Amino acid sequence: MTSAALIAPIHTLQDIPHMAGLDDSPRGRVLRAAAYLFRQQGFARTTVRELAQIVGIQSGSLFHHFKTKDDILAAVMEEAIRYNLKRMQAAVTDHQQPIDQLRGLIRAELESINGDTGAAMAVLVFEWDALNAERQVPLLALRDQYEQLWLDVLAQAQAQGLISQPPFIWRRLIGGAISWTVTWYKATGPVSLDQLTDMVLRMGLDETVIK
Amino acid sequence: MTSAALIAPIHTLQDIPHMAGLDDSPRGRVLRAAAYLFRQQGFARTTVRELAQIVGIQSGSLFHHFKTKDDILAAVMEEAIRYNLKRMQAAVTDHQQPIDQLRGLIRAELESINGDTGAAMAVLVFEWDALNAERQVPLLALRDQYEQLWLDVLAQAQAQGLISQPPFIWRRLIGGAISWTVTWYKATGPVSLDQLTDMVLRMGLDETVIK
DNA sequence: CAGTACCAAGCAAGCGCTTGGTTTGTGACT
DNA sequence: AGTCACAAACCAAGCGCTTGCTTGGTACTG
Repeated sequence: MTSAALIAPIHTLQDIPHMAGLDDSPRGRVLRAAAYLFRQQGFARTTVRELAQIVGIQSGSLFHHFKTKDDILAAVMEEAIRYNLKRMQAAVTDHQQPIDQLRGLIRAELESINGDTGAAMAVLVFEWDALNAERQVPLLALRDQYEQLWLDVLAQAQAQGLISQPPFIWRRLIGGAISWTVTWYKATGPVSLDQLTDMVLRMGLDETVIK
Repeated sequence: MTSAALIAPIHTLQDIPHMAGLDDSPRGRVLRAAAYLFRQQGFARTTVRELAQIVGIQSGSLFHHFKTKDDILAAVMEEAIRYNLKRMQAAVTDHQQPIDQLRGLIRAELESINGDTGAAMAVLVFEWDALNAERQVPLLALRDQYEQLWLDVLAQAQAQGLISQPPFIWRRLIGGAISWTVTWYKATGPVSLDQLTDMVLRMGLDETVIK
């Protein structure tokens, strides 16, 4: 029993779940720890010393990999959105019918928020305003792609009479319900991700006809 | 043209919208400015000097009214939740039928988030984790009261066959959709608060029979 | 004349980041 | 196989600045 262990429960990288899309390079290790810490305690309240300690290097060494602390935040966000954009695209191309594509999108977004990219996605949502306006620009372009995926599928769903509200409003309301699950849903609880997906889908559909 | 005006757009209290429930006492003025700043830039990135400047006093003088910066955050949150708890209770007692009570609750929560307590409500949501665990306890008791209001109405709605999902899940999903409006809804836009209320209500109801 | 509200000045601690130098890993050429 | 060159990765130390908060004293108000 070392004395350091007595003082506080010091986290190491091994205590932090792996995040999809990140390798074991120094950069990947920093981003994994950063996503965890930024989510856990916020960007501003996370110090570079703390981050470095978890990665297992000196705080100054962080700046060999990233120019600034802001760069680390931007990188976490970009990894999150790039990885999940691919996941959403796959959800659409995997099916033919709009209703199946819709279910796929809902399921994929629930996964991205409550699964192995959950921390990074939460950072994307909660720390967005902490990012410089200039640094937001390239990420906004990615986000537009992401949202257009939804709107295209929703336009078809509307044409088929599946939904009655305008796609834009529909997406905002349902997107809110999905994003909010980050505050309460536990995959280990009584409701499975599939069940939750159907609940959200039913909430969005005009008729209660779920294939 | 003073030199100070050239440097930056310095806000004063008059630029900040009034918040319901706060008077013009020194304490009320500090809380109004704090709600605005904490929402605009986050709790951690708001300095006591900045807050004091907007109120029009020295930074040290803040500590004549509040013991710590954390106390200011806790006070903002408590004001927000207390004021809106009353608003929600009124929404329930104003009607007899569960569906009308439900619409009243939705409308009231949309108002609290997008109206004159919007900044404080956003702080309550986004800065919750910035609050000490001990300080969260009394607020959690208030929040439980708040949520119980919903659950009681939802139990009746379920008994009448208005909703098909369990009240707990229903509340989380709809609550997410409502809370999320803080990120996109503008009362000055094409959709009125009444329209938005009906959209949310329809999303939550099994049948599309809106009285 | 007591209490509330405030100012002017500054302290101790913690912050992001820099600096100059050392170790470690990798591929090329003997 | 051995050695050398070089870049990537990292350390130890600390600089300059900002932070929340304290202190001792003053003006205003009923």
